[in-house]
Amino acid sequence: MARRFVLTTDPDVPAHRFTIDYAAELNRQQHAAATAPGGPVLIIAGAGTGKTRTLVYRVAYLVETGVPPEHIVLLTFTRRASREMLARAADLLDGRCRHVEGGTFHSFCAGILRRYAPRIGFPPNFTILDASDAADVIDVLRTERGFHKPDKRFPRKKVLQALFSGAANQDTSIQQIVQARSPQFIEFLDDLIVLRQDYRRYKQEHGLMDYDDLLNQTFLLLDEHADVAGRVGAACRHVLVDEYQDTNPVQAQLVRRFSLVHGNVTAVGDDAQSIYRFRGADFRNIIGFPDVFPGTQLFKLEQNYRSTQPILSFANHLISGARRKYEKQLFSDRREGELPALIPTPDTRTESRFVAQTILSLREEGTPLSRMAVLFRNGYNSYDLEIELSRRRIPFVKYGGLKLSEAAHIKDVLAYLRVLENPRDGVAWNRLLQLLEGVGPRTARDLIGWILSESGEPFHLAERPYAPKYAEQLRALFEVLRTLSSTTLPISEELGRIIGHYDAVLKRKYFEDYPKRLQDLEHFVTLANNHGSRSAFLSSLALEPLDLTAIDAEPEHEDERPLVLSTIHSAKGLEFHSVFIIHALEGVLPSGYSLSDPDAVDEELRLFYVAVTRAETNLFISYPVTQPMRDQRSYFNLPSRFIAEVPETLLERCSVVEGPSPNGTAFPNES
DNA sequence: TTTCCCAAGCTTTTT
DNA sequence: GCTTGGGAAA
Repeated sequence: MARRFVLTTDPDVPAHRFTIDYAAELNRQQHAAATAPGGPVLIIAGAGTGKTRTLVYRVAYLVETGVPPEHIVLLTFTRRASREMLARAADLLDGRCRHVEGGTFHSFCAGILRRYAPRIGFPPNFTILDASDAADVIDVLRTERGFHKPDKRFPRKKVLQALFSGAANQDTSIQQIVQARSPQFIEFLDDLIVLRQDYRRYKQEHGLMDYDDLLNQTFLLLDEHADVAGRVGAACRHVLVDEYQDTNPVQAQLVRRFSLVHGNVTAVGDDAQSIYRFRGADFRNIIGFPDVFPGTQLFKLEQNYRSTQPILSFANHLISGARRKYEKQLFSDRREGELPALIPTPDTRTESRFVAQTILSLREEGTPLSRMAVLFRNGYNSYDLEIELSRRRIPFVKYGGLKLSEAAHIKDVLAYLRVLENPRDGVAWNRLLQLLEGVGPRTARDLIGWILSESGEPFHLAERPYAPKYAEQLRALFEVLRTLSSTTLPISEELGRIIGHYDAVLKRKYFEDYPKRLQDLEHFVTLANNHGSRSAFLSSLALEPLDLTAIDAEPEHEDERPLVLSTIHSAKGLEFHSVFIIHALEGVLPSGYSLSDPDAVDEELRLFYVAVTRAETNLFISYPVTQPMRDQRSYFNLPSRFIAEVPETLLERCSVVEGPSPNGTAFPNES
């Protein structure tokens, strides 16, 4: 790199004029990192060492030294992390940091693309496809190509979408991805390549971008248009990236582009917490950071402020079992504390009862529900527990797992909004038209062809040879759309009208659980009310799918903040007084899919490490010894390999017993 | 061409 | 246990 000339910041603000006493509020290492001068900065930080705190203080520090907040870009990996961090930064300086730019990589890129899309041949109001929209598009194209081989089985649409996404994410050929992930489909390689090209072309022609495009197209845009790169770069006076170990190669490249003009990048991360390999994340990104950004100032944070020493000793022991060695040994001032507990239970029901009851007694001892969390590998691992919690009226929120906005009936209603917003959105039309009785994929295709060829006013139904069996319904649909598009109603009102029309379809399609789904739709309207306009609602929805249960739990229990249930992935960066890790089973954690690949098992170990290091004071790890099978038989479950060999001095083996007990430790058999 | 019904297959983690 | 896909009837 060329020589670096440092200009002192604006009219120099002397330290005593700062609102915040940085030296007093941070430890020495944190302080050095937070107040480091510009240029590339890498902060390697172990779990619980105040990584986020340091980053937030750095934002505040930059603002106090005169950097306008809107020239600071704070990039994070998940929506939750982004929300939390921006809120913390805003709090710190009585709102002066409120206008810091940023969010997730995807949302930040979407913002850039909205401004410059025409440069790369996309309309500025391009539609963002979520994973299942993308799968639907691929499905249509596959059918057109006639890739249903009568004898051989062609991959299903979700698999296709995952393969294409994997190739885009990891920046490799489709061949390599297929070989690595689904070698059984290698015989279809040629067809897959053709299909992927179809998919690309279709997206370009219809103004659609999937999640991977948001990153890749931004990269292309900046790569091919120096003036845009210059303008974007100029606005990124300081780029700060959280969880850098989870960036994939494209994201790492983007960070480079964003910081090209000013050269001020701060990356924070922990190579031992890299858990997004499946998405193309590579912890070597963080290791290689100093090579990509010459002149990097390196800071290490090693003192843990979160957990007790017994929890840390257990965590250190765990991570030492990784094939790849990590150099950090976390230490804590909190020497005292209970050993982490390992609790086998006879079955899943008992595990749920154990967790629920222990949570209640911790609450009695004064720990608020919201300071406790139950963590698990897969979204569905908590189903049984959720039933138990509802039965005992323990309020909870769940993060991760199924998304409300992926439910079929929600997507149906969204399709109305989408065509209103963009009458050329073929994906939405396809969904909408197939809701009509008597319209299937074939008819929908014809209809869309006609609709998109109309040039005049949208939603005026031209005369065509409509089959009588759906003609009337089609007219009714257009009637609704025309009315809605010609008036500007508040979003809730608009949704109300839509649901009024959709109600009949809902009854017909989902007869059995009609009431439940109708209730979902009502929730959905409530959520929509928080957004100003239809377009704002739609674009935020594409990038922030709504959590299914997060809304359920809230309204009723405003007096008490709820317990947190979360997948481990969604819990990264958070901390809790007490943590329960459930279903610590071989085949669950580590996942059954990882077993054949040692690198994948290593990642599962890091995942477990992330879960363990969320805990401040109490850590309970439980697993059911048996699990019911479909045929009523039970089989025995092996405990996770990660805990099987841990010495008693680090992990206390406990047991649960049924029956009343005189003191507060009772485990009564209720119901 | 659509729809209904049944069998088969697969089942992660996030944007 | 649920979704998807295939086959057959309407």
